[in-house]
Amino acid sequence: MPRVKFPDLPIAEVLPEVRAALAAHPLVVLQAPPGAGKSTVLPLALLDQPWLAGQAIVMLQPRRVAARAVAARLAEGLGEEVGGTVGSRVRFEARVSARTRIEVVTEGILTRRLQRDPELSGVGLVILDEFHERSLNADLALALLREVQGALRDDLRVLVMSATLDPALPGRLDAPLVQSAGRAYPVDVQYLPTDPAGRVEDAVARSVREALAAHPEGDILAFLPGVREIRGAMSALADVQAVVLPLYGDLPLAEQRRAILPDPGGRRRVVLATSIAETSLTLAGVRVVVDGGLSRTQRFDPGTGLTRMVTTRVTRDAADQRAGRAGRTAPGTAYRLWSERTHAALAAARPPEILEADLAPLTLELAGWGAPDPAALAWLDEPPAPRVESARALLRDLDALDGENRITPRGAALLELPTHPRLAHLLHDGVALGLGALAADVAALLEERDPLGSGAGTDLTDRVAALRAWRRGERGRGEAAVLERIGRLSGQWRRLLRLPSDDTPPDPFAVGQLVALAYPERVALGREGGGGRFLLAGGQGARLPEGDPLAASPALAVAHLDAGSGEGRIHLAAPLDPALLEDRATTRDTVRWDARTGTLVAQRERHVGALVLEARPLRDLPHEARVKALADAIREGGPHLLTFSPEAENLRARVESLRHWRPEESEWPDLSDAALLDTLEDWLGPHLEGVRTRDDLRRVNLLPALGALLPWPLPARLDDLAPTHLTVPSGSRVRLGYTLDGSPPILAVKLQELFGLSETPTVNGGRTPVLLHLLSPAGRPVQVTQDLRSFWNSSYFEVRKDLRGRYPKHPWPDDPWSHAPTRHVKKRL
DNA sequence: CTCTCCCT
Repeated sequence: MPRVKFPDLPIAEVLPEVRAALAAHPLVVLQAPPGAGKSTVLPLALLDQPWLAGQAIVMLQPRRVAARAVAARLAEGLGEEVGGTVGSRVRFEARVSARTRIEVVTEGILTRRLQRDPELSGVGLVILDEFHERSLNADLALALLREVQGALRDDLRVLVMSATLDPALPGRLDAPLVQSAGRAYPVDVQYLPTDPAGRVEDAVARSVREALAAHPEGDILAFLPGVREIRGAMSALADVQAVVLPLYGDLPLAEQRRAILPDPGGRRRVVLATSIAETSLTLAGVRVVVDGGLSRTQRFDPGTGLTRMVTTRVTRDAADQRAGRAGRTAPGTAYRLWSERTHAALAAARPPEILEADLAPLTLELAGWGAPDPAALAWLDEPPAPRVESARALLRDLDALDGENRITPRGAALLELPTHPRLAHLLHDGVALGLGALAADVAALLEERDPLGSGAGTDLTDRVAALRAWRRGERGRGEAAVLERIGRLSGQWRRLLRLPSDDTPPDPFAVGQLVALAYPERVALGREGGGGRFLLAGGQGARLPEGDPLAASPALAVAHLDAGSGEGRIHLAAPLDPALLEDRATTRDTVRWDARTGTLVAQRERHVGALVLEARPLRDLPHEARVKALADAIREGGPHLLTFSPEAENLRARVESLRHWRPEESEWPDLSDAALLDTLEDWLGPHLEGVRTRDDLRRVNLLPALGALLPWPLPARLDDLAPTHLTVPSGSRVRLGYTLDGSPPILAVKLQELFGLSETPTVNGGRTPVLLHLLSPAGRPVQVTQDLRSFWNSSYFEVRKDLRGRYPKHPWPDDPWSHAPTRHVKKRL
């Protein structure tokens, strides 16, 4: 092996420490800022280590461009070409040989390799680079590697490399930490708060103008959330003395290159970029960064399986990345268009991808690994259970998992295809249907950027036609660089699956059929009234752009849509043969409550998910089905669908009061709102015979239904402990007011009726004094008390002073505790 | 009134 020469890089200083740590520990964390040389030099310096025992090093990179570039730099350090001692491997592209000792791979490659060879034979060290990004695949790789270390390979080493320090990481991994200095020029960070109500593109354009004036040389890089804002800022900067260039992912390759390289004429440049310029692309010659402070990200809703775009504040680590871009070649300046106070309130970092992403690929990988339950592995952050559950539902739909969420033979076949399980399913079944060549084209198109762009309608068939025209060598529609990438990918699928090529115009229904394989829950039927509005089998509504020709199609297979707010927006779809929906349909009897008309609807339906193709009314519906539908309606629409009479409400309150007062007596049934809603079927069900409409439901007498929950001898005991009425000294039977929360029952009575009574009456077997609401002769409350004796002794006399004049016909004796009680005025006495 | 970025 050639001798390695180490340039004067910061990483050289910590090299002995890294070597020692790896000799002693199977897992080591290395923190080194950009420019330290950790990716491009360090692996070479570990090749001769005794613990490696001549085995290979595998280094993970999160992006393909990075994997290729890092491999090139490492090979250069040895004076070799890639494919010798240093190789690289990304999907469909291996540059390795028998001599290769360092393999730089993208993250998914390692997962594939582990699935085929869990012992990772011939590999002594795995390096996870850019681990601070916490990509889903890096988290998965780490979890799998730790399991391999524990169960199969105690000699395997793992080196986790991170540009930023998560101080908790070494502890959580039980791994030693080595820290290195970085190499970067100082960046002067300045905060320039702007009006948060204003448009970010205007604020950025203003700052760019000021920066051009304040800094006589160097290029300016500005960060904006998306294409729309970039266009806005470009038109606001049309007159500046500099070349203004956009930079975003969907930009044609040639234009991306123009934004990355220095101006050939040596003019100053202003590059307006999305977050793509944070890490993925590096620009030469930037001295000033203007950060608008926003970024646009996708939010996945596991409930619907749909995503939508949201614009949010940058995180602090992203803002640091952006600022750092000003100090690559010389000292620089970064302007942040927010205040230092706002900065302190920003989130430190984006949540790890595993907490937010679609987990279908990960869930299938784990099932293939023999871990149907992800919780069995040691994660830094465990994949959230609800997302795992929705991923499982999709994978079962694709027949990739069985009822116990174990991988099926078919799931194992899908895992062999290096793509998302949805597209693997499309390819797998497309081949079986004899549509292999088309499946390869459709799968490639669905995975890559749209070659036509959003102005070109949403029909995927047009994209297939454009791709095939391009392959025939015609100059047709579509961006050549994107078509070339798609064409290459489609060719790779054809080679892998040994499929013929097909350049004839595509059959639109065949395209739709293939899309429906990948997105079974997104087959859609046009809604009544048309207008491009569709209902998806998954139950959501979605709409085509205004005037889209696909609106004429009665059924669609939708590939890409975003959840929008309320109604989704369809970006890419194909017409679907209604006969295919018919084939897929199953029959079900449904009984449901129509909240609009307030009636039970019972019908036999032919349906695909939420799409009802045909419905016939159903005559004799089974009692249980009716009860269930009514119970659901009450739970959904609220208890006001029922009528609790005062007697029924009082019964509930008495029982609930006893449950509060006598928690040790478990025989009292739970009559709280929540419990009654939970058990509607049991207690209300038997009383729903013949109930069909809202009025029927309102007329149901709930008192006997609730009474049935009190078996003998509880009714008698209830009357004893929580009587409905008490007889007061005057002889009146006065109703007691109980409450569900068990406060003392209220006894509202004119105070003259209590003359002669010295103690407060009680319920609950003498344990609970009632709450007396003492009333004036006119029935107005004059005192609330639970202590009648002290009322007679003191407050009574003040009350008497106030009221005697107003009610002269009523008795106001000096000795209320011994006076005769009365309901009447004095004369009647 | 338009969709950030990335991977097998």
